[in-house]
Amino acid sequence: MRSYHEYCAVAKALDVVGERWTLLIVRELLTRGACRYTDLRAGLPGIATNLLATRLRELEETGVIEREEAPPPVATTLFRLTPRGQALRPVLDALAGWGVPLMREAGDEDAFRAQWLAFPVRTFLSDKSPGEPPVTIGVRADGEAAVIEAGGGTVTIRTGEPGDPDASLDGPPQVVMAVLSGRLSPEDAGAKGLRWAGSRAVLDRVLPSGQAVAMADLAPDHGGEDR
Amino acid sequence: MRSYHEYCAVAKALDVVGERWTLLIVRELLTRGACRYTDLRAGLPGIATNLLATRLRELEETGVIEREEAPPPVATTLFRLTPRGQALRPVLDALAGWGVPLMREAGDEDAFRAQWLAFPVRTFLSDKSPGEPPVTIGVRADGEAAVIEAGGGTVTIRTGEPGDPDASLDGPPQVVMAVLSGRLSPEDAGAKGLRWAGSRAVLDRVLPSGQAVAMADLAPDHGGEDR
DNA sequence: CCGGATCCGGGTTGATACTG
DNA sequence: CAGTATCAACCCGGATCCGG
Repeated sequence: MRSYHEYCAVAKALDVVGERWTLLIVRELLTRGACRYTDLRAGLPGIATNLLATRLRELEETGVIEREEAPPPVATTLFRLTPRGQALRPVLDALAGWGVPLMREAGDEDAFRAQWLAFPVRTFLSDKSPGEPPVTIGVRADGEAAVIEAGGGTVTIRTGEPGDPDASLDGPPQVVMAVLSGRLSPEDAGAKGLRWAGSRAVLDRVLPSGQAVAMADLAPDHGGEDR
Repeated sequence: MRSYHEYCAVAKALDVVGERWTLLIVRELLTRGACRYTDLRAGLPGIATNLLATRLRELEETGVIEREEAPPPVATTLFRLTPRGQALRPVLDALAGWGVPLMREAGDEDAFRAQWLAFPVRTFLSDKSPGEPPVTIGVRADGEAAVIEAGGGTVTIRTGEPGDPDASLDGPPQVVMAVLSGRLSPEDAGAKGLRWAGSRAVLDRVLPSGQAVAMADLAPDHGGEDR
């Protein structure tokens, strides 16, 4: 493991989690919980398998993750974050917040996984009607499915198919992102490929206000053609 | 510039600032303000000069920094963060917070620069007597000098020699860090090489309480021999 | 001195194949 | 399923050189 050899808190942190792929492995374990080797590979398209093995070994040595050998019925290895690893959440949150403005451009060959919506959802969505009964919103993009659950003042997201959602969104990842971040209303997004169904009130309950989208002026410069 | 090709906020952020040295360049510009090429090299011991040039060009292209050609009297190039680059501060803060527990071990050949104290100071120090007149504390470690200024409820740090400080700390970087983070009292640090002078009350005004040092249980495991 | 550019050796990464 | 083995390509670090 290469080190910067600097007595600096930032450099010391980057010595441990600054190498390529490392923070994305942490992202997967934060958003999906304990994972098998194969699950991690699926969530990290493009990673070489030997590199994943090397990173997992390093992360184990530095106390960020631990591996658990599941007993015979399942007979598989699970990787999970230690408390020290979970303490990286603020780092991922900050990076995701800074990265959101970069998601306006698509990148033709960008892969997409439903669990990657977790950070934007944490940042942008809130339950504005904590008193009312909980609701679920199905989200679908690029064949990936997730369920947003709002109730009691909190909003969570998990991957998978919704049972019987109160509302649903379906469209290209960038358009779904634009709606979840409040940059586009569901109506305006219709022209860009979004299909939505169910209760509009349920969407209003969790989506950002639409107006107060901060950070816009800190975004990299754009023509603003899709406003 | 290599990309992960993932439509994920974290991955997009790391596409821009995830390469080696990049976030440390941002650290230098955040803690020292606009810098010359040579200043940056001094604050990034070990960086290859071609790599610094490459990173600066990439950061300029991505809108994180901008270069300013100073007019003839100085006739030099200054690199400074754009607002978009300054928006990386929460990322650096989070990384520094996570990295502080790693600073208990020294690393024999670790370089040290006074400006690297800035993040721990922001995290740990506070002005507990906002009403009283401002005070200054001189800090010296490894030949590097900095001045902590507390007053009006805020604590700042800058590099350089103090004029006539109300208190001063001098010792090995790890011991100074232990005192600034509240892990050691100035008295206990004496046995480890700290020399301090001036008003103890001034130190108490800004140093952490000594007891409530959080994060200790999230630190990588240690014998705890220096408690 | 300042702000790089160029060259080279070695280490890291990425793609593929293979294995218990 | 959970990796290891191999190898080419690329990136990084160190040294040197060079135009203002």
